[in-house]
Amino acid sequence: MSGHAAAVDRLRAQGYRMTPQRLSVLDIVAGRSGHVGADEVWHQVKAQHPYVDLATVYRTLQLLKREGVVTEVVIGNKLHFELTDQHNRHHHIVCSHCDAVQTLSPAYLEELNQRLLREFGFAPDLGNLTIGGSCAKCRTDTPDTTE
Amino acid sequence: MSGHAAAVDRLRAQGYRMTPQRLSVLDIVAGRSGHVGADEVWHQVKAQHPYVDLATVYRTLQLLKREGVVTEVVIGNKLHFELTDQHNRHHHIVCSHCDAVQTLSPAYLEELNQRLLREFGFAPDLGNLTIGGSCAKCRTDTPDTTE
DNA sequence: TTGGTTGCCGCAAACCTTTGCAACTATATC
DNA sequence: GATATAGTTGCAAAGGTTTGCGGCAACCAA
Repeated sequence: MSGHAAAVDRLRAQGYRMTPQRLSVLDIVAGRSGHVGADEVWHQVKAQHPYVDLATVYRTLQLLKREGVVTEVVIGNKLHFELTDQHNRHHHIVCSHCDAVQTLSPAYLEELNQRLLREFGFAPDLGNLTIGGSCAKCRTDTPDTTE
Repeated sequence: MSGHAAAVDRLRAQGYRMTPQRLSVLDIVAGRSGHVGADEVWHQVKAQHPYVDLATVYRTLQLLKREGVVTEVVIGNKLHFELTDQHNRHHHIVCSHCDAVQTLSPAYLEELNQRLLREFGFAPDLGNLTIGGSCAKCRTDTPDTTE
């Protein structure tokens, strides 16, 4: 099995019940290289367990996010999720015009992270931060100001 | 009248119709020192124009945001808005536990802004960026890891 | 294995926000 | 001031996400 077996053990050790629903949601997100929309997770879960409710999928995804197993990416008006890979951490920048997603090395936000912690005692959840804006392509297509 | 009269002129010059609904929404956001929830804007608009629909309020707020007149702040699962003050620009950091909001000098994100633009051609919409995380108080109250 | 807790799930409804559409109105033109 | 027209609005519905609740089941203890 893939690298999320450890996560299952850790969750169980924390007292969470690893139900078939939760395992299925985790399997599906983990089986992806990139991010998946919540609705698509649901569809895939239902292929295995037809009775599973969408609310359960959302609850599970939020749980996995809270525990750091999964990372949330806001794309347009939808939530997407991907397995948190400790060996390949990254942030996301998303174009609000074409919804294109690029990843960003943690180095870009490391200093900010330290400063917020040091100066405000604020621990930013940068892993789940999605930075919106206009990508290079959309900026040249629509000659706006530097939005 | 306050400092948003210039904004009205600018919007009109851009071809937008300044309807009573729009003027009312803008007045209310501008009349606040801080941020207002969309629903509260609606309630206050209705005090002046009882027939105004919530959808119109949202549409107007998005328009004002798009034009830079207003800044969006994501607090919990709700959208808040405040008048964009060019002379007192700031970002927002919001505690996801207690919803406390702090402002952040643009200096903190200036370098990131430049790097994204230079290295990716990506123009981040940092004005409307809300950084979530755990504030000092909530972090000491709940002895979690550095979330 | 059996039984008891407690946490989880499905269901349904609520919540916040966005969108399609036909009627309306702010603005420009005459 | 009257008229045309294109942008806006109210309404209603949908979309995506969250939540309350009662029943159910995963896990622990015996």
